[in-house]
Amino acid sequence: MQRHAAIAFFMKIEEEIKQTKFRNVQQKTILNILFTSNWLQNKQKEFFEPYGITGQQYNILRILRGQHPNRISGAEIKNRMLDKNSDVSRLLDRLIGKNLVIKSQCPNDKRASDISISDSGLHLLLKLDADMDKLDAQLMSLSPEDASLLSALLDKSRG
Amino acid sequence: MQRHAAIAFFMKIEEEIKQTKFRNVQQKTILNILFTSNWLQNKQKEFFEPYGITGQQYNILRILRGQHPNRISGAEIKNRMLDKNSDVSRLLDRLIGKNLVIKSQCPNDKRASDISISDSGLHLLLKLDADMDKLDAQLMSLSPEDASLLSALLDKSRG
DNA sequence: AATAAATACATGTTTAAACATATATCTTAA
DNA sequence: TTAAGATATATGTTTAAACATGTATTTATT
Repeated sequence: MQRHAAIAFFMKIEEEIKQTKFRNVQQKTILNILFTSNWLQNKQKEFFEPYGITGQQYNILRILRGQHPNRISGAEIKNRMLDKNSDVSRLLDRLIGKNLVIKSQCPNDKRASDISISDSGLHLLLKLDADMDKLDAQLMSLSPEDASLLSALLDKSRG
Repeated sequence: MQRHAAIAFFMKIEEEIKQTKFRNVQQKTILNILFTSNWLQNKQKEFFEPYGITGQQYNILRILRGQHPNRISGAEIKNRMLDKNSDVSRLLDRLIGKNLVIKSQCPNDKRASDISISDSGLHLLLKLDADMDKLDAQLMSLSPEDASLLSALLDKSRG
């Protein structure tokens, strides 16, 4: 399977999973979302690998930077995550182990924790920032208009 | 968050992950695909749970039924899977353990295995068939036209 | 024919996901 | 005020994913 730099080229889902018949177009689209998500995650993994983090860990760092210098609880992080089943507790443990995140007890609510991104975490994101736009373009070969339409359809699909 | 049966209703990705700003619309769409994929997988898991299989296992059974009564190799199954990183070897072990799948050595190529779905596997799929259209409709609240458009945009997005 | 390279699959090991349960704290309501 | 319920997080356990490596077999090369 070869690609040419200048010619827009892509494989349809039928080719990607070698399946020509579907129960209905809804099923085909479901399979396409699942396939594309796997495809995106594999590309992300390659990208983040040299930085020693996973896509999920990047997601948490991004959430924390969005709040910086405020702190948020683990539960609030969970609310903002893509995968609502994430084991935030141990994900944070790993980020703390890498000194990218800081955890302290919340004084107002002793059950809760105050999480924030560390200087080292901010520094890592800064290094990444320069390449993120490139990554977005690489992962999503659509015009802004088409990307908007795609996003709107996804929202609607979960209705 | 309550829903009404008759009124089309959905939450936008901004609400789902409590994020209003994105680097660009491409990033927003990437996050939306990843979020929607998790959402779909959670719904599928609920659906398949009473039948004692996972979505990934269903996917393999479906592939095998598509070939029935022919047999295919593990490598060929991998080619047809949604997640190209799947550990097919041990996924098949689990399905064999449930007597849903049969494995024998391929006579032409002694490295390869001949995999087929068992009667018990066919019977399970038969039970599922009746509900699959309902599941598709539940997981994909789009008209055929919109679903087609969404699927085409996903294909193009990977270009 | 002999060797190198590729392929199909299995398996060992490390890591993380999934699921349940536990603990401390906070909130609500009788 | 006190018990009941809810919440935030941690942790134990089981299961599966990830990654590397091994082995037999087949294909390609010279």
